[in-house]
Amino acid sequence: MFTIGAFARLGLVSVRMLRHYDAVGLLQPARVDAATGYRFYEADQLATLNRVIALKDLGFTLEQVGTILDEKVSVEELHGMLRLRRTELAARIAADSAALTQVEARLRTIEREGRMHPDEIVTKQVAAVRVAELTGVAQSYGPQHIGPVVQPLYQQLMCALAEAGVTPVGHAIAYYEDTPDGIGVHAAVPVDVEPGGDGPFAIVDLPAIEAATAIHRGPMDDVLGTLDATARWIEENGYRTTGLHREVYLDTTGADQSDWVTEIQEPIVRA
Amino acid sequence: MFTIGAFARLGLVSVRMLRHYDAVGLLQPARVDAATGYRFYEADQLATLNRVIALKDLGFTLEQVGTILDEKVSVEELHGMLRLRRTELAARIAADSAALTQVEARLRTIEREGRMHPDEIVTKQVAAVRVAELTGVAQSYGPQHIGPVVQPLYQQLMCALAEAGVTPVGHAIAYYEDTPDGIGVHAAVPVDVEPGGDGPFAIVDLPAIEAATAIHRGPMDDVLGTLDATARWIEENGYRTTGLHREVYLDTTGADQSDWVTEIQEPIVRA
DNA sequence: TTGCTCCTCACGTCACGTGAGGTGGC
DNA sequence: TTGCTCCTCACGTCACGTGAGGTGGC
Repeated sequence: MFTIGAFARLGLVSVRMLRHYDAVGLLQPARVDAATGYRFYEADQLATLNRVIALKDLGFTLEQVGTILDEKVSVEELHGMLRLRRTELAARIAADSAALTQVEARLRTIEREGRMHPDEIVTKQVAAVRVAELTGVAQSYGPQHIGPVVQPLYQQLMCALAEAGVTPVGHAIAYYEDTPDGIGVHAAVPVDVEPGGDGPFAIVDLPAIEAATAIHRGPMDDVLGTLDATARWIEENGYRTTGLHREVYLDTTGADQSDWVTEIQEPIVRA
Repeated sequence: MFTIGAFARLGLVSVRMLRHYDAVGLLQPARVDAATGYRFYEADQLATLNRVIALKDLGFTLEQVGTILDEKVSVEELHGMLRLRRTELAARIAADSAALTQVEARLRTIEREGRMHPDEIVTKQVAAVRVAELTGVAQSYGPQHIGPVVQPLYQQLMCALAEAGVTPVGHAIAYYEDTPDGIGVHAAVPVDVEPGGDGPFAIVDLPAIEAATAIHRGPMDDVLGTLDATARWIEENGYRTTGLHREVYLDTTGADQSDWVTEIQEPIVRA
């Protein structure tokens, strides 16, 4: 017979934990003194305590530990619980590993440059979206070539949508592709219509992507700086890009672009 | 200007989270309607929201995120916070990886044998302990050879300790080593004395070890089964042993050993 | 008598999720 | 009028840690 303190030392747990396991019915003392309420444990209850600890260390809740210990689960159910746990553990390890990579990238930045780097870049799961779009071609990727192409496209697109009685359901999205003739420029806007109508605009489903996103403030002519910073972040954090970026125009109310706010979405995968 | 719902959709967070960040002062709406209490956000607040999410994803608490965002920490302090986070993340990844290995070992057992294996084996950090001990030699590792050596050793040891006025401060520990002449048998018991006295017993410091531990119930002649199970567990869970096991005698009140309870400690490292 | 161990409440944790109950504009 | 979105409380979560306040045996 052990007192709760001696038993706790043996099992390398706290006295409070043993009291808690008693309270929730997981592990009750072999004997409780009626007069004083003192708990007494048998040596072989250490085996039960070890089972509790082992299952708890796998990440099961105390309630799950209880049902497993009481043999209230069949082998099939236990199998299912273990597979679920495997999935959850793998997901958490992946998330923690990504976080660790980022922490190390920030440490390197600080040690190298003596300052912290801007941390407004974040990964997102961008959902698939149906858009109406017009396309054009630009000579190069430089803002000075893109702007004169994309802006007229949007004016035509809005006009055509209005004529077709189609209402945008989200923010304008520009995206790009390499073509033999130059940069394919897509001026798109989310819509909620069935595809197949042959208007002047095309209905396209943009696929869901994982993206590194940054908020760009100011004129689109300055977007290269934001794209650079995003590209550096992608490299330092163990990703690589899988295509050209998208631009989501969040705020285009300012007349001269100086108050514009754009979200840059750079498609990525783990390198 | 975005309503809270629109802003939440943009940032891929819940409305509740935005209200919470408002409540704790992390990210307050650009404007709150005095009459209705409606919150309104500016597009460029998405950059702040992204910073919050990025820092939160690194595992910082919201309070830490707040102090970092408010630039209340120096670069040195941030450096320290990041190093601490790195350590914590690495530790959690290691723990989760060990748990994942164990989950997979259990899944294999179930799929192979159609039943779950006993899960009372658990790893422990066994602390260093000072013992008084007597040693002998046994012909082999079989219980039939060990028992007749260890039992008289303990009788002599207890007798010698009593004569020397030394009181045991814990459970008897037997441990073993390979020697050219056979198995070195150590009958030890924790004591709280200074080393160096030259009595009939030796004062030895047993080192701290990481151990896989199992509770053995019943006579020591049956210990091989428990040792086998422990050895299998060690192999299946990605460890290897680094020496011979210790036996901690938790309950030796029964006269005929059938009620004895012993903790087996098998020293391990990650394979 | 002083420590030590034991006891029973009961609050606090952390970042929200989830109703409950109600309001305002299309 | 019916949905939809917004609002403010306020409870619940999970496994204990941490006092507060008190008792019993050496």
